[in-house]
Amino acid sequence: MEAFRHFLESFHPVPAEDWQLLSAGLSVSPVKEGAVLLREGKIARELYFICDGILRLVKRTPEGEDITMFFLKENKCAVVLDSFSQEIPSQYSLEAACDAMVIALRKDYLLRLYEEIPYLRSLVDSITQQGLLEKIHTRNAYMGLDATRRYQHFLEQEPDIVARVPLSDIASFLGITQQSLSRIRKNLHT
Amino acid sequence: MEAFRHFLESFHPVPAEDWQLLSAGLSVSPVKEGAVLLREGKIARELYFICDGILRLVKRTPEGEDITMFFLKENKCAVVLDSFSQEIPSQYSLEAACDAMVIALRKDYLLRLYEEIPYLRSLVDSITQQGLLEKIHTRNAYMGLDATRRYQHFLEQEPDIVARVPLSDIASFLGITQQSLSRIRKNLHT
DNA sequence: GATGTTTTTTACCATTTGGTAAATGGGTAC
DNA sequence: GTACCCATTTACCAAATGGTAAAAAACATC
Repeated sequence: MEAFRHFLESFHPVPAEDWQLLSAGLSVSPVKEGAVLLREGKIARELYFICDGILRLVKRTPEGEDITMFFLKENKCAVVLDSFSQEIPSQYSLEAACDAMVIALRKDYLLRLYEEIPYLRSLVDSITQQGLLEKIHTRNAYMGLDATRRYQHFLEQEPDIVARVPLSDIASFLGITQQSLSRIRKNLHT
Repeated sequence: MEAFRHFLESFHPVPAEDWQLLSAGLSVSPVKEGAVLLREGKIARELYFICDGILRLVKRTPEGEDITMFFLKENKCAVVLDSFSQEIPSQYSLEAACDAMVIALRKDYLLRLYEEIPYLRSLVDSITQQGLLEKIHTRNAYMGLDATRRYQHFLEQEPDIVARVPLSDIASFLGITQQSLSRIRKNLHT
């Protein structure tokens, strides 16, 4: 819970009384690897803060294959923004890529808080905008690279993710099969 | 100019007096294909509204190759958000993918307008947030597809762009060489 | 209309990647 | 420990893609 407060305060100071109000609406829960926080097609009614672990944003292809769109790590917020704000069905699932601990904040509670805490709306907007910018930069960084360089870049940027989540998740994030990723790893070790 | 006003009003009504204030700071200019509105490494000091034509957000690789990150069409705003808001060097260039007509709004003028028009800040935030969401959706839609399907999807989504910008720009957007794109087109016509 | 420039297509072959399937390895439950 | 399950690696071959270069087409200029 303290980590979440620090995260919020990196955007805007949160006095004790506001924090009391806010924290009363939070629920902390452990999630097992593979557990689904939001299922594709459902409407996102909660915003998450990741205390520990890694989540992944997943899209299922028509062929029934799961593609990892993004990884989300501890000390970041995770929310399927368009579903959450416009209340439309989510095009993605939000799953735990490894065992994790998350804080959930329900949208209805957040809306009530907006009435009481005037700066909260723009604080949340800043969080989501930063999240979107990070996603775009992440994706852009891989454009124009071949599979080997994409993996090398991922290794540099997210060495801990490589160690903590299944390789198949990483392969789908990099846009290759897990066999190709395995082969790339073998060649790099040479 | 009217198109820009309509665009703004799709987010929030803009009374005549506010529009007068705002439009006094706008400059409309034609841009030739290939012209650079913002060069990689510079700080974005203007926000653009595209009246006509197509811009592209470009990143130069270490090998000196230009990669198209996104296309931006008429009736959309174009701004390199992190450079514009944080005043840091842009990682991308903004160029005209074909002859175009754009409206420029300088940041210093916008900041002054924020003082006079209270809802303008959140209006601009909404515009940029929508822009980011569109970029992410665009990119996500191509994940997990092979080159042929990526091109087919692009054809469906943006038939006019295919007709109006050089194929090499589209190939770099799709993550393939222009030779591969040409071959894919040939196979599809069969 | 002829010339030169740029864009697009085509062809060739080397390399990379995908698909299928089997072997290996690591972990868990009993 | 043994059996089982799942993740990862490996192997094989087919298919897709990249690199280089040249030809064809489109476009602009004079």
